[in-house]
Amino acid sequence: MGIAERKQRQREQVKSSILETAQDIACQEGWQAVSIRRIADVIEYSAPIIYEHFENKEAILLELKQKGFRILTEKLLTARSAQEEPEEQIRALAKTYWNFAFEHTELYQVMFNIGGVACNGQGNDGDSRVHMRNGATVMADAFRALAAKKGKPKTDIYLTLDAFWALQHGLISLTLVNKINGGKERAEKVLEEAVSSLMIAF
Amino acid sequence: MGIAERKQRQREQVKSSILETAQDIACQEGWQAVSIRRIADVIEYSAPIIYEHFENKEAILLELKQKGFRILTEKLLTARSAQEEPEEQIRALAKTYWNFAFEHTELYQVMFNIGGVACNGQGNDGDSRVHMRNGATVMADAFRALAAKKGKPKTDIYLTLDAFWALQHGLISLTLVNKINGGKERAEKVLEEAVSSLMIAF
DNA sequence: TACATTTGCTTAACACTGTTAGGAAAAATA
DNA sequence: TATTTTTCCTAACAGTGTTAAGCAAATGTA
Repeated sequence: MGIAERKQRQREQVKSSILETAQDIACQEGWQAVSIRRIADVIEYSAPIIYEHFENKEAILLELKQKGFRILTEKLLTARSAQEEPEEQIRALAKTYWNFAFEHTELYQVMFNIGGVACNGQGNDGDSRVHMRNGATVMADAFRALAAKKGKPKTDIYLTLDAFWALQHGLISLTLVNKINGGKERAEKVLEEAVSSLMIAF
Repeated sequence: MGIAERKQRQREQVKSSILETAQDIACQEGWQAVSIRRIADVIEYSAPIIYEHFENKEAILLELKQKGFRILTEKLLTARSAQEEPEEQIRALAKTYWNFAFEHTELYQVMFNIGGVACNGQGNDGDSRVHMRNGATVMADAFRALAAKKGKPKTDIYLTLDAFWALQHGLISLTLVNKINGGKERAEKVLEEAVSSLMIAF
């Protein structure tokens, strides 16, 4: 009875094509341009079909948000593995995070509710932090290694970690809304400089 | 002929009531809930009246965005004036910026396109940075004073300034989307700590 | 006072949006 | 072949931003 499997496969293929086109439209024209009917047009189905795969529009965004965090975590993980020294690991993590934000800007936007898209993701408080957990752990380990190398107590690692994350996120956000004098190129320099400062002060 | 003035006054009063209710709705229910018809309902006019005061919905957002930057700059200015030492000035600026973001979250959101609202403000590149100019100058002066006190060359002031701004903005953004373990209280501690690090590394 | 014009404002409409209900056609099962 | 199930679409509802047309009252002019 391979026909049931084929149907299931086709069904899942429709679902992933919905996600794919949503991301495509967002990438090319911004999240403002992503509508159920436009997605339906592209995948050559009628609009209600989408509701057989997603409860509502926000569910689509939520799934792409999770996808974004998954990809980011993977990239951070492999980036860190490629380096030996803690300082180099942290620098590599910063560069990887930065590159992700500009290579997949539409994902980064939905991950952090910037650029006109709002995805509160049903759950209120705790849920939102779960997404960051894995990525934060990768970064935390690098900072722990640096602390060990410096012979520091590891109690206040998370203060520095959050500052590190906030610095990156802030610089990326400001660059995306075009609020940095000198644009992306200079923002990148600001980041490198600030990361160095953060490490020597750590 | 005071009647023409009265009419002009009434007209301007309608305009400011539009801005006021737009901000009110955004404050209470988020920017998603702000619609032309809802504003019209509150001010007890029909919807098209709004287009006699604003070209389109985005023009309303733009005006509130500018209002936000105006208020922020004022607050930064008075906060800095209240302190003598550069270090205290910078710490006061950070606290003021932080308080503004949480006391007028709806304004902060429209200022930086976070939380579902998107306001590109007609102009493309340079326009967006103009808003920050005044606020950045207030901060820059404090850092210049610190540099003078430390006897440092003032060439790389803006690198630290942008990092300072990005750190604050990032921490606020992450806190608003609930991505900081420990919430607002801990985020505030992270900021204080990071600002201190930034100053000693400067 | 009588007519013309401007002003202030509203209703109606257009083209969208997310979402749901009802039913037609095609496929699978008996 | 007949019946049931699956698949999918059209139509509709309530909402969005925005524009056009027009009504009625206030104003200016003869």
